[in-house]
Amino acid sequence: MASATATNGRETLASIAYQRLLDDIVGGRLQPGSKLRLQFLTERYAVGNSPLREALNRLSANGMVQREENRGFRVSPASAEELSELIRTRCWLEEIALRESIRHGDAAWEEGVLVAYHRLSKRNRLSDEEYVTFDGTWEDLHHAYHLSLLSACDSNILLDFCAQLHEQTLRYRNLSSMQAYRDRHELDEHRAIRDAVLDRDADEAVELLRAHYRITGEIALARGNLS
Amino acid sequence: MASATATNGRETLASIAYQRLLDDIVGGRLQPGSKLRLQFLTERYAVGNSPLREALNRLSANGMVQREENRGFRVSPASAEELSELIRTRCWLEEIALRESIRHGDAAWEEGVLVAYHRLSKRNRLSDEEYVTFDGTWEDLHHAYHLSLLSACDSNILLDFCAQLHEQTLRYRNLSSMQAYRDRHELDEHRAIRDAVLDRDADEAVELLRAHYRITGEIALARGNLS
DNA sequence: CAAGGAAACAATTTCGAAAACTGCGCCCAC
DNA sequence: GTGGGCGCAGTTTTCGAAATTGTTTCCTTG
Repeated sequence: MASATATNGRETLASIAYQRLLDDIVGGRLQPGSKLRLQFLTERYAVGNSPLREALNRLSANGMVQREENRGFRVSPASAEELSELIRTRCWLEEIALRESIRHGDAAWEEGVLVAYHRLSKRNRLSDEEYVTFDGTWEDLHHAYHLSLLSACDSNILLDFCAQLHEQTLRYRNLSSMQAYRDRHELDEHRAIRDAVLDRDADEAVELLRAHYRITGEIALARGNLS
Repeated sequence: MASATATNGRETLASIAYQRLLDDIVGGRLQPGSKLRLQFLTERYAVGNSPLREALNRLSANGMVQREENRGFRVSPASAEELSELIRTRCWLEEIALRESIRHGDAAWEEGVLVAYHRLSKRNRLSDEEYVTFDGTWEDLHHAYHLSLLSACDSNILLDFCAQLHEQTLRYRNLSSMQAYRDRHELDEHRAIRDAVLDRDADEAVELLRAHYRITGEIALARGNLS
């Protein structure tokens, strides 16, 4: 869980390796199912084997890599079945979190949603450079927006789970062609969700959110090169 | 996630250390919030510092221990607030899993529930030795029974989350006095749940399950020595 | 020619020690 | 008397090498 890791000022090599590995896996630069040899990784990230081993162990605990005793690590495989399972589970969990948020959220929460949407909308997603360079900024804002919706659910545990599912889903999105998302106007969907949330219309908000994820899943399924 | 770890025939020292650490934390033999010095742990478990470090990193990823950069590890603190959050979240997730199981479960699933209940009921919980020795067998059967209820939910991801929450809850239970559970006749509750499940009465089953967890939580809260 | 087994090879896992970092007490200047 | 650096002890983190495990290859044997 993310909350179990207090990020101090100084960073250890293990944490750097963890971050870079996670980025490379989520970003699709390390293929699903591919073997992660320590020698290869030490060259790639320029860190010794102990920090790498720590990073891999952390990743194995949250499902990003698989660990086989005495046979090393590999990137978790990606399959159409797992993707649909992922999306299904995500819809269940986020429905709960969203309903709880709408029920318990105060004024500060509302304002948080508003601000997060605003920041997201300012960044026009459809500019080509951002698709190509993929600096993660849009992704960060997107994640922050979705998190803001759920943030008043009053369960950090549930939020951690949702964050894990978000990362997994993001990996599938990045595995499929970026171009596949060009025709989609996510901002409209995000605005609709925002409005329903601020109206405290839980049923409507949940329905929109689920549709939002369903579409994402279908695009990834259709365009993704999965096993 | 448990599914990310394929247990081969041979076990590594790191896995052994992981298991023993987990047991000691869940079993309450390592106090919440206490510092986990490597020197202490190497003596306790008779393994080198590398395997221990791997075990601690895995545990930090699923919330059993906290990691602070350059300042080592400590057992995750336990608080009344976290316990109620845990139970709340667990009720949400298991409600979903149970409803889905009841909806999709086939005959094999029904039989699995029946068998798991049978095995649990055979082991009479109230014998004193088992409270004291605490060999985990009853706990294993108990866990297997609860898992069998949810096993047809068709989402291993959700099952993994539920398993994590189960372990966390178990820790709180073990932190409070064992005697506190003596007066409780859990078997009756388990049978009632089983019957509702086999009748495919989702509403009733969910209500019983939630009550089951609520009672567990209240006992732990009342008798536990939490911060 | 196929099957079994031993030896060489490749990769992972573990160890012991060195390096880096934190926390704390101490001293000195102000 | 107070505050800010300096160095020491204890701990964590990292490295490089050794030990272990798994895999392949090649030779022997039936």
